[in-house]
Amino acid sequence: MNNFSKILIDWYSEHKRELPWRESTDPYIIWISEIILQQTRVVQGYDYFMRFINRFPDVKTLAEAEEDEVMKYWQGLGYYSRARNLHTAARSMNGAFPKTYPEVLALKGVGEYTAAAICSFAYDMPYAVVDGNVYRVLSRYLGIETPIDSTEGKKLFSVLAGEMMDKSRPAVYNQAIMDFGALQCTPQTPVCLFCPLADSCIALSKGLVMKLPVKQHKTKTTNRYLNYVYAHTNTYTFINKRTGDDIWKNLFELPLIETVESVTEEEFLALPDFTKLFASGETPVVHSVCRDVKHVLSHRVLYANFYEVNLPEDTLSFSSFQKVRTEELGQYAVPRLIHAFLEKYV
DNA sequence: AAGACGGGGTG
DNA sequence: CACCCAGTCTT
Repeated sequence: MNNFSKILIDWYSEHKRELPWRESTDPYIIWISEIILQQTRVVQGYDYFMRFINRFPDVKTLAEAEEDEVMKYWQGLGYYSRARNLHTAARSMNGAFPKTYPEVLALKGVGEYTAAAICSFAYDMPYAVVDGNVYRVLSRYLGIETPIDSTEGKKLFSVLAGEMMDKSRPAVYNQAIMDFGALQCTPQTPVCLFCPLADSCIALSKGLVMKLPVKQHKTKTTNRYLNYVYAHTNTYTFINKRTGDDIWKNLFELPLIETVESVTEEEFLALPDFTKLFASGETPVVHSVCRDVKHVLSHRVLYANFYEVNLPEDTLSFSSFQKVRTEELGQYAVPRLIHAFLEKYV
């Protein structure tokens, strides 16, 4: 075993985090935890994992569930394609989790990182994980300035990760390097003063720690303007399921009119897309509930306005939307933005 | 090769 | 505000 992996594993034995999915070698448990943890911090995903496993303890249970319920268990976590893919993958398994790397990799929503994680943690196969932590630890330790989001960089780090791995203990090694990245070799203020790898870290000796890893990516954000209509009777509320390739696919929301620019209340009330929601003869009685609610996504900034429309019990308006009992709204998976509105005003 | 996809934490 | 998080899929 090389010195790098020995130091890492020694460090891990003293500093490892106790996490429920580490108590198991059930590939299903590992799989769920890994999907939840994609682009998601442990503290953020922890409760979701516990709830999810409690409701869907095995492949069969998940495969037999309705997608809408799976989405509900994912509500608020973000990157909802993970939940859809999870469900699709469960149904593709025929009751048994696949046992080879190529089969695991072929699962919907499972890429190279997750396949390596599952196969090493569950089966102790020698596949090196390459996640954000590994990019950071290796780029610093080896002093590599190749951008990690370039094709060349991805290939290079994949090779290096395999070379640095202790192939006699892939499961422990993979956990060790990721915990090391998460707790010691952190993005902002790494603990270089007390680092067990300080003697041989290239970035530290060259003063490159804060410059690594290099990313060439620059994401530009754009604005979107959402006008929601909380249309309801005394007992029912109108909702809509988002379909199509856009944010929040397969989640529910209130009737929405999106505009290219921000619109005032007067402008909104005159919008044909709004007025046409009302059956002829029914006069819109609308009041603005809240405006310019800012909701930030990673590459979008959403500005939302909410309008309330009170309708008679036998209304013919909003006929293109789903009419659900207001007290049953809670069983529908909704985006954070909608959930916050519902909590506050409904 | 570049974007899209959520939401939250950190400095 | 900028960057990052146990990444993957689509164009």
